[in-house]
Amino acid sequence: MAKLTSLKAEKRQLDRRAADHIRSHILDGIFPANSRLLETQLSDELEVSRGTVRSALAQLAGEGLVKQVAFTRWEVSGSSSTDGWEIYTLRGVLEGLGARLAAANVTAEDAERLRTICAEMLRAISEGRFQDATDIDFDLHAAIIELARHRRLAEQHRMILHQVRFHMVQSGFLPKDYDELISDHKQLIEAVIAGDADRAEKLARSHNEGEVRLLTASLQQGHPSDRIDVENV
Amino acid sequence: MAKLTSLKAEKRQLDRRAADHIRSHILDGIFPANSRLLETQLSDELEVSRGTVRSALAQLAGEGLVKQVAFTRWEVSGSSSTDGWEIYTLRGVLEGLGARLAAANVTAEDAERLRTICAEMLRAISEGRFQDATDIDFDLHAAIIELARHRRLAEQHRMILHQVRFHMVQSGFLPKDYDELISDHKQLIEAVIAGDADRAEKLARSHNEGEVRLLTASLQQGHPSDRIDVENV
DNA sequence: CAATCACCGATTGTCAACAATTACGGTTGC
DNA sequence: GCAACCGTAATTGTTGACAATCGGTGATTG
Repeated sequence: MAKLTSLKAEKRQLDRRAADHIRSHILDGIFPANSRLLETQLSDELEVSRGTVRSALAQLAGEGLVKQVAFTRWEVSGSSSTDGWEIYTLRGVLEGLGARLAAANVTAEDAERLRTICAEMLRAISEGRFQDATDIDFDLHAAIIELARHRRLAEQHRMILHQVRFHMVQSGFLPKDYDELISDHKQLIEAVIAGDADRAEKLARSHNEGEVRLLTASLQQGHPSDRIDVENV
Repeated sequence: MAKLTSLKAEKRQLDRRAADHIRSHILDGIFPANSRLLETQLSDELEVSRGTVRSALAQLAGEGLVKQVAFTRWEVSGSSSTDGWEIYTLRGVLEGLGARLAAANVTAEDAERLRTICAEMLRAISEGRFQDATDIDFDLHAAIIELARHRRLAEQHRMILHQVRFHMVQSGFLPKDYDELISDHKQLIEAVIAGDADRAEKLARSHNEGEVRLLTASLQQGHPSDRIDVENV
């Protein structure tokens, strides 16, 4: 297991910061899917008490990144085709709602902002900085959700994006056609900017449909990606 | 504050049971919106340690029924028009997805089951047992979601239903037209049973639209229902 | 008299010890 | 040889004590 940096600077609550650290390790693939997490080990490495680690793990369990087996173990969530299918179908309707509401609220500055982010993404791709491009992709979707001015939706969306990222890392997913990716996003934000709620929702939902179809197919073949059982030594 | 019954029977984890008790008190209106919750008071009344209560409250915060103000206080969530609008719009898309997927999975036994629940609801209404009818209403929606076979969706839906219930209690909401309510549900489950995914989704989404419209109007009038500030003595 | 500041009680945040439960390996009996 | 049983080590669950923080109260000062 990789070394975690201690957390005693800052002023936020320790358990939140512990959760942030563990979460980023999960999202970076340092703690792989299905790997076991030991409270004592985490508390040693983060230099906080076990209770604090427990609280952090409970948060992450609520976010769907970690599973608890009572009296027995904590482990990083799985990343099977079923999980992927669940994640992308949920993402579809959440972003659909977000796009619909965003279209109803959008202002001129918002429009500018969205176009800027999209341009940044385009530049990142054209310069071959694909990791940056992916980050900006997430930022763009989060920015649209923000326009919806819907706290609960934003919270759900934040969590589902974490899960999307996790699933991408675990499954080694990479976009295959960056031109199409850009075109998708351009269409989406233009629909939002134009205030066309129906079209914005439809585009947001169809944005994930490629993955959903892929994963559905993978499920029907009985793809055995549930069997992964990495141990975390 | 009402007396809570102690929890030392059963075998589930204490924090889960504590969360269940506090949750049901919130949903029953015993802890009203925006009322303060004291860790020591809860731990005394539930006869568990403060740490356990903290864990329970953290869970409920994750479910959106409770808010935490760091280093200062826990309080029951608010129940403003904005909250209601958020809850019902989210519910709409979640149940939309659920109905769509349910329509794709439904079997003959499922159909029977749905019709049975619907009939029970009808009977409850005709016998004037309106509280039971509301419970069965929730059961029916949960049953449809179950058919979607989507763990994450089911979890989100469970939480949003709690929030719906909470909002109904706090706002004193009562269905105004039971005939329409029954008709809505009949149409919905028949669409699901017929496997008509598009129609099922559409009906599930429109099922909440009445409330959404009401709450949107209430918002635009600047209805001051955010101002509620009950104290919990 | 109003504004500011230092104190104090109340409440939440963190910790380390103790209890309960589980999983595993060895032993025993058949 | 195999299955059931039991003891033990490892791990999670729970608790009470201690630390940090906040909000209000009253004294102080301009």
